[in-house]
Amino acid sequence: MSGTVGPSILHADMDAFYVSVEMKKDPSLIGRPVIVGGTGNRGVVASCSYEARAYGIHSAMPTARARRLCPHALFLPGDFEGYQAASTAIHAVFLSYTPLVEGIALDEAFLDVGGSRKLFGEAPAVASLIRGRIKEELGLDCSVGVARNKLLAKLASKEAKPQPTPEGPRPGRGVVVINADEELSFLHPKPVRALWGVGPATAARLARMGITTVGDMAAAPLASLVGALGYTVGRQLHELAWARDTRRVEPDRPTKSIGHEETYSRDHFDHDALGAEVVRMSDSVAARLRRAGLEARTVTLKVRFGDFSTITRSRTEPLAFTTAQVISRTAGELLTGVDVSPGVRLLGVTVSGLAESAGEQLSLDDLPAAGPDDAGWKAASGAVDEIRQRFGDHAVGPAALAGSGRLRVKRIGDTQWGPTDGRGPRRPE
DNA sequence: TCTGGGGTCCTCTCTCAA
DNA sequence: TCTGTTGAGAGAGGACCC
Repeated sequence: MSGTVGPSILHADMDAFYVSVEMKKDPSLIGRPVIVGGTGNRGVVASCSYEARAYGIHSAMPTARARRLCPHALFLPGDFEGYQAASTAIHAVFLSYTPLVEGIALDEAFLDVGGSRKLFGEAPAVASLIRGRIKEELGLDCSVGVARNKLLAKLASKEAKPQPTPEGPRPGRGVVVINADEELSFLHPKPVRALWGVGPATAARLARMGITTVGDMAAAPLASLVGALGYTVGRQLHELAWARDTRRVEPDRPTKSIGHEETYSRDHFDHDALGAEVVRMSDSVAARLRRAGLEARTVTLKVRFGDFSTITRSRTEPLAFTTAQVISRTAGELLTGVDVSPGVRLLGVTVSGLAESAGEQLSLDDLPAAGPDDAGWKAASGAVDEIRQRFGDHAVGPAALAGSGRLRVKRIGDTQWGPTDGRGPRRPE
């Protein structure tokens, strides 16, 4: 925060982002109930138009339920690359007003415009300029909240959004400004769920203590919040309830982990098939790791069973690694210790303990290896990256996947909102 | 009436070393 | 040598965010 006269933090949030991008591509969708998300039997809604919201549909709702609520809605699988491109264009607009832009998701960001006053005016004026440019240049609507801190700016942008009604969406205010003297009257009537970090579990715990609004929380003794929620969370929520939020807008937050996970349209029961999935996921995680110029030390395997219970198994290697070989070997060994007989619904591979990669490209002459990243594999990985860059992701892949139809590298956005078809082995006879 | 994917962060427990 | 304490680090699980 800049500590100057007026509020300087902006929270910009696109309205029904994915659906709006689809409507821009195909204007015949405008005015219709449109749902973007997983179209398969285990998919969820990622975004829906305000016309669909009037039927009670919201994001994260299972697609099957959305279909029942609004059978005549148009269901689209989504175009992740298209959304990424739109997001890049939006962020370019943000960056033309301040370098202090912290992206939260493809469709939202915090901006600190405290240093931009001389050039562009006070924060509310910048908010209006940004909205206007995004509409004019990209044909997309966005809502902007303006306040002294992130918490209030985020709540303000929500307040600025359009509202779904049975008669059609009611336009929102577009920009909502919370001045210092109205912060508590704005914040305290809201439900505790409005606070960042309060989800269903915490809200239920608070409700048992008789705390349902932010005002209730502000009035509650700090000791009782700490007792119920732990030191860190209890204190943090108490601060937020008094509109005290010291988090800065951080433009360059380092990546902490990289992973891939996938829900199957049918449960897996076969260790070998799951092993092949581990190889495929490890390959794509390693590719992303190297593309980011990072190396990792910990591999985590995530397994969700048919009853939705979830376990994780992880192992930290003594030396950093970058190759799919090390990741799949470690994840595969972790998988060996898991009983998959109840049926596996989801499998995931994640690497963490990230650091900037030393970056040197070893050659085959560098054998023998000095660490978990066998030098030969490291050299081979570099060659794979080059081939994929020239000929596409499907051009080369792990031998274990040859002929399996799984050679293509899994990229972010593939099966983003659940399985789209009936792929996946069945229970062995 | 079923519950995605990619993340971050927190808490608890256990182990190990000082 | 044994026991207790403490802190760090790892591992696991869970809550939460979009």
